[in-house]
Amino acid sequence: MKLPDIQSSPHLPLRDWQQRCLTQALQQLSPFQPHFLCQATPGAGKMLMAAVLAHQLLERGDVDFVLYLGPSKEVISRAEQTLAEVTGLMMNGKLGARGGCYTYQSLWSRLPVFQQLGAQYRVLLIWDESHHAGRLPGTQKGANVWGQALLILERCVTYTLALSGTPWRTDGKCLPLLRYLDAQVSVDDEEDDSALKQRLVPDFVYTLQEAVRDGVCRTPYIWLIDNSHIQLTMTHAKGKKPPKQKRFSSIPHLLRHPGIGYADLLRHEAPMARVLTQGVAKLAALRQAQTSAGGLVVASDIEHAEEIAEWLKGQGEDVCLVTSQTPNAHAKLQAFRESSQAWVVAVGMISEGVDIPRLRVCCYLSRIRTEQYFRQVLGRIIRRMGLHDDDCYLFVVNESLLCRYAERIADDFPDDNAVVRVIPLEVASPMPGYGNTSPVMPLDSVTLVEEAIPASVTEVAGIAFGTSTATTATSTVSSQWEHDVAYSQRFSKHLATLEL
DNA sequence: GGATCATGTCTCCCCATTCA
DNA sequence: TGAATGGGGAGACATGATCC
Repeated sequence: MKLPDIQSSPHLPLRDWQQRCLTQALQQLSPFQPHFLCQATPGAGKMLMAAVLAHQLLERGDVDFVLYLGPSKEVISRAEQTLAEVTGLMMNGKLGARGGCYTYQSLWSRLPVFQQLGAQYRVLLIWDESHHAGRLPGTQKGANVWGQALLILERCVTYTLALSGTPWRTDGKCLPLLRYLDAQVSVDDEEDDSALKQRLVPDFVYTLQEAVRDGVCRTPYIWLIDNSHIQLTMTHAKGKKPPKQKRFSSIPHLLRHPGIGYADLLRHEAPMARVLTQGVAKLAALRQAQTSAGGLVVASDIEHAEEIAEWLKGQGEDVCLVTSQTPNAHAKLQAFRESSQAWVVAVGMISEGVDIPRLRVCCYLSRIRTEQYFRQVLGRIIRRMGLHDDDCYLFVVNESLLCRYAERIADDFPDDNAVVRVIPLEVASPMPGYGNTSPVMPLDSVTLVEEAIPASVTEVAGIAFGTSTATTATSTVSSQWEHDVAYSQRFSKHLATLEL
């Protein structure tokens, strides 16, 4: 069978890291070393590097076909586009194509076809967001369904290229096909998960620190929204005992209360509004210089996303809501990508792999508190477009785990940026990141629940915790949001407390 | 010594997403 | 539209530390 000819590749201005990774992969991939892992920070441009590698391997005659696997339809659609543009070949899996792009979900059902393809031709397998496949540490056994399929597929493809910015799994499992080495565990590491005693050996690593230094990614500013005067009023649902009041000096302190969960807090109007207000203000400032700058809100679930979209619309914002239940969600997302619409609200459809470089502000209101997810979401806003968009902003409720993740991100950066600066209220000069004309953080205090008092009371171990939508008087949570904590790698490795 | 709080583990449930 | 899948969180339970 005569395969379609490889077209000459257009001139591609590869970034330095992409060129280095490409060179290394081309030198390294061989029958003796058929697997290559590129661990590059989200937003660095892994897919373009992979597409050029695929093109070079096709041109050299080392492979005949390219298979791409990704986590969602949105991601594989972009991958197919990139592969086709770079190779000049159809990559849609149809008649005459030299490759195809598929979701991990569809891998199992298509496995026999892929095995047959691999038996007849030399295939390059690109598996993106590799952390979706897992296996037990120290063995290729105990794999999840996608991991099992990959292990079967591995036997009939020529080369594999794994791409991930976060090549680890929250459940402690390892990634199939890749190399792990037993690692010496220090005393400090003992608290880490035991699976980390085996350390992944990537073939090429490109960190967020390097990406920011090289101007590939924007400098991330992470703002942790907190409150130093939280008052919780607990009332027995049957009213047998008088209400009890407790005060909390911070959100982490509040969240230690057994009746208050992080997810509850996210749904409370005041913290939600506080986070969104910060995001709206920041985006408005950015859009003065870059009219196409966009904002992303990651919600906890679809209902939450709808509430957020309504809230933003109520503030006069132009909002695009995209969830798995939205008709033509992918078309809407594509339209958002190409428009200059201000906000997109989503749950999981824009959490990883999705490339919308004009996004520069994100409000993280997801219930998920894993480092992997946190970093993936940050990756949605750090992709640079040009010379004048060198910063991006993530607004988060000051929850202990999320705070720790923010600190770890800052730890990726050089020490000379680690200067603690406490900025008092009286400071008149603009805060870093707010530009030369924007004011300091808004000083208005926000009341969590002022007069609206809960009708529907959630009883938790005899304690009633009100919700913001309630209307009768049984319990209240009141507070004044007068204490914000700012966090930025540029001026602090630690929390800079702003006493407002 | 009892009450309370913190922590870790396990199981079950819910949710988002995709596919047939 | 229901099933499959991955994933996270809440709750139950056990254990140990701390407080009064």
